[in-house]
Amino acid sequence: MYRIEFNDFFTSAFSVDCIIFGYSQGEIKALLIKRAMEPFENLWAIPGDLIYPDEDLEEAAERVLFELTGLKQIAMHQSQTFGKPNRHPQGRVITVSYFALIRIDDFEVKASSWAGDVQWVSLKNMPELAFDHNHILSSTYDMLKLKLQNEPVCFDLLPERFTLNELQQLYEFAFDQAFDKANFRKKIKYIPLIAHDEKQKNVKHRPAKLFSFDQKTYVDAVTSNHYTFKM
Amino acid sequence: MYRIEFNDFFTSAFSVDCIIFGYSQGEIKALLIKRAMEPFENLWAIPGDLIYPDEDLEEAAERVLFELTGLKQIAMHQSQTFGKPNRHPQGRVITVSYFALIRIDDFEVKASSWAGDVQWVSLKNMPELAFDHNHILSSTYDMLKLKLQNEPVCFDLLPERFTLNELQQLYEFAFDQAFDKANFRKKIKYIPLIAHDEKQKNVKHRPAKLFSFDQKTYVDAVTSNHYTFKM
DNA sequence: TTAAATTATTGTCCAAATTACAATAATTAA
DNA sequence: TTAATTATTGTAATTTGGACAATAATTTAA
Repeated sequence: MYRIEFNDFFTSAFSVDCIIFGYSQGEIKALLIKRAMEPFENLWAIPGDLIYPDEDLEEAAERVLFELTGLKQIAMHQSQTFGKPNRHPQGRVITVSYFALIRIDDFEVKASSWAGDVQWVSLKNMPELAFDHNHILSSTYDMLKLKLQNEPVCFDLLPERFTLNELQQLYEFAFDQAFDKANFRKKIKYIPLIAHDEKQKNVKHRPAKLFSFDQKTYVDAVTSNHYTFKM
Repeated sequence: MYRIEFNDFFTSAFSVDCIIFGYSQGEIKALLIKRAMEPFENLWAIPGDLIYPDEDLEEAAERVLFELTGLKQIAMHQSQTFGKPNRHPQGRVITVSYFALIRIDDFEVKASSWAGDVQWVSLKNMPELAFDHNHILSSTYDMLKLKLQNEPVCFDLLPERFTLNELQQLYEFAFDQAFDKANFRKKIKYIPLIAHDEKQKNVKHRPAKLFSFDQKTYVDAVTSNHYTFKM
């Protein structure tokens, strides 16, 4: 059996792929870029980049997010790592995928050197993507759905003030099933929300009350060990 | 701003760390090795190895498991990836952690070149480990607990035939809380189990009936879209 | 052989959560 | 002012969950 030298291992690269999820018009969407060069020229892809030698993984994912959206201080969630030897046609590249949840209205997409065309694409209507990105995206979406059930990350997707129906519709989209309105409101009874006097505007019917997530009360409830978010 | 050449990225290594969980005497344990060389000589560590240039991640994790236990065809679960630039004193090493669930009685630990001393260590009583392995282990244990609640992986830890009390005690250990026997049995009512005529042996009291997990019925129930495992 | 001790297994009752569905309230638009 | 539309709240039946009790089966020691 031949012996592999230690240095032979240092022949691979690693990258992060950063799935940016947003929510608008009743649909969860991912921000994708159109590749301007080979391989997979003209196909849509998840934004990503190689990790610098001294850079932490999460830091690299934050950099990719920033370059594309200008947003900082957004929580990054690690999803999974993909490393089939032939997943990248130009060499061995292992990629760690992260996802970020943002409010679509909070920023403007920036063009960047490596991303000429950028677009929000609904998860209901996903085209063929470059590399193994369809696989990465769908695993990461599964992980998002898991978090939606166990942590209050839904409020990172919704506008700061939202109606209870908008909240419900987000879950209906994610889990592809309709819920009873009255029962949905009972279910969220213990989530700390602030009810505002403000109401929905520009709707052709009775406007709904606006709510926001009460982060402070939530943290208190969790740390004083009573409450766990569950959907 | 200086430009980083493409080849500069190929200066890092990847490894897998393979957390092998087992269950015996009412405790969930991890199989650890004692390091025989620097760095961290004489400290306990999670078994792991560098990934070969042409090797798939999961394949590498299976190899580590096999070298230590002789077991093959065990499901590997990816947990998380750890890549702080300074986590390894000898260079940049990003590590992907996997975990395997095995029946402690199904094998004999093998000594291997890199693992002189090998030992099962209870998760209730974990010493200081090498590198960032305490952190890796505790995140991975969290992931195991998540799976215990959503997938029937408990049966990979228990002997093929087990008593309902043994099943209960496994969950009591993992979630560090006692459950009512009668209520626990109601909760598992829909998990497909095969009741055998055989009974517990060598106990000083009324022996409990032995059960085994009915994999086939489980798969049928899931695919015919009725059933989801929940604990 | 028998009774005490121990644990397995099943049952009951009450409270809490879930589900299906209905009723009422508040707006807009005509 | 009224019809249309959606928001919001309520009710009753059903299911689930938790506390606790009762009974069954087996071993061990007297």
